[in-house]
Amino acid sequence: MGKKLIEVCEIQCIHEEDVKVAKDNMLNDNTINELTEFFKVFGDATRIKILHALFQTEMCVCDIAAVLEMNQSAISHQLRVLKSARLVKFRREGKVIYYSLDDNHVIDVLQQGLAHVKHR
Amino acid sequence: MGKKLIEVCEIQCIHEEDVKVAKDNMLNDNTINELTEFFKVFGDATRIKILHALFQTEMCVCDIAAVLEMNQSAISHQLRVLKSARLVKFRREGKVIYYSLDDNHVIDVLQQGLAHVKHR
DNA sequence: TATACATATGAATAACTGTTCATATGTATT
DNA sequence: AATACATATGAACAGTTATTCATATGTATA
Repeated sequence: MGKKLIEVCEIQCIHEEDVKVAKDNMLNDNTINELTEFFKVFGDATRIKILHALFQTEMCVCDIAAVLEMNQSAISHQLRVLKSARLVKFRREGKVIYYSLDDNHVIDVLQQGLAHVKHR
Repeated sequence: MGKKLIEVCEIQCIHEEDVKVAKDNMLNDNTINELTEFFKVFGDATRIKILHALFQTEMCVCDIAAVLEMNQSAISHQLRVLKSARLVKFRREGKVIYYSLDDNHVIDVLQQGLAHVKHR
């Protein structure tokens, strides 16, 4: 009989009512995932730089690469991420593809982030 | 003399003026880093859930673990991230530590993200 | 001061992500 | 058709990150 008790449930301290309310109000999985995917896109320096550059004018891939001083492939990969998050759109003109911001929220979100950063 | 030319610069297509302007207006590295760190915090489902839960009421670690149905350690680790990003604050009451939202921006940012997600 | 409980933390691991390299695709020009 | 250029893409690799497990710390209570 030297055995320890079987662990039934590690959680002991619970404010039942609060937990219940919070659980009931939980965002559904889809919303959570879309939300985190949305923010993830902003959580990378390269992508922020691209968005910020496009905030000023549309640009082709080469231009963006030149601005960020990174190679074309890296930019292209990141543009794909931004594209599938619908944050940028593009138009073709001959060989050149011009990218620009797709969504008005982008600017707001960036600006809000900047405000946050600067207030500290 | 069968050698290829030495690669001088891979970038060929440049709209010089646009690139110059964008380069001049680039955010400085510090701002970029703080900004991406800020957004990175929102780019994780667990942390979003925690923030959303705390949006309703302050809660202790155990409560949060119960709400998210995750173990205490995982929550604790994520609370550390949120704490160092100054998105949550805490107060001690005996053994129990209550966490709550620290920053008004948090709610705004979350709400904006939600608005974005729902408009698609 | 011994025990129980709430929380924190370090190490290990598995999964994910960004960049690079090589190469493919698509478009214009000769 | 052949060439050049702008962009895209797949594979590989390195670095990062979230979770788990085991354990430590801190606080109350018997």
